[in-house]
Amino acid sequence: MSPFVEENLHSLLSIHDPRLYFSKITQLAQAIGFEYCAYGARMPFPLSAPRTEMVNNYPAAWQQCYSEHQYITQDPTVAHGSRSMVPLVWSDELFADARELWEDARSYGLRNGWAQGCRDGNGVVGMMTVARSGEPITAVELGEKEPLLAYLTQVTHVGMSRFFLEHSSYGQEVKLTPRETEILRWTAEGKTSAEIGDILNIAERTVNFHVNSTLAKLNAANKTSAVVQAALRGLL
DNA sequence: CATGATCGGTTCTCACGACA
DNA sequence: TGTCGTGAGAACCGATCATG
Repeated sequence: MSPFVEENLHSLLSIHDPRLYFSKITQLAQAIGFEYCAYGARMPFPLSAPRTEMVNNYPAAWQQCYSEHQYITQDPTVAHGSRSMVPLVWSDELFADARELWEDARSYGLRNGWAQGCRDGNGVVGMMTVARSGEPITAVELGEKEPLLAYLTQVTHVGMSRFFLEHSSYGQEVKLTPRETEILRWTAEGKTSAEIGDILNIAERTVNFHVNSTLAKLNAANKTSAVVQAALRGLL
């Protein structure tokens, strides 16, 4: 672990205020040459309309512009970050289908940037972006700083998603009994209650009882929802 | 006493096939 | 194409028993 990482890891994890936490992240980003940084997270629930949270230190005018134009729906870095963990450097080619967004960003001083997606066992998908108005990011610089940027992404994701989850019902810990977990696993495999009863050598009613118990714990409307939620929470 | 496991009866929902 | 009947599966309510 580099001195950079070692010096900041413990101090970051002890911070319990989201604003202060992100402020520290921006300081770290600036220390490695990026004046701007942004972090966005998409919560796994509700599946029909996943909640998105964003924090950044971009110019206020650019934040307003981005929001007004709903650029998030066409931002190629967001699309990339939601499906890939591969680092991405901003380029003309990247924004070929979002020229207006690209030109607006540059006009607000966001000229060179680097983004990386990340995800965790809770099903939260995050994306970290660092950017600057100055010189382009060279291959040499990227090679030198990539480990630090990857670390910064992970630390930001762990810390900030924790704050986001604190204020949602999804963030509340759910504990399933071993029997409940076992039955949900078979349910996820498409087995009916009767089939699971045969497999586990218990009555179908008993299987249903445990399924109902998981519905209550997961606040799920039905068995299908319970299985999906349990899977996304990493309980299976 | 709290928790987990087991079981029974009943009702509801929904997919599917038959039929006009 | 729309309606209706049927059956499988799901959901709900209740209870007892074992264990730490």
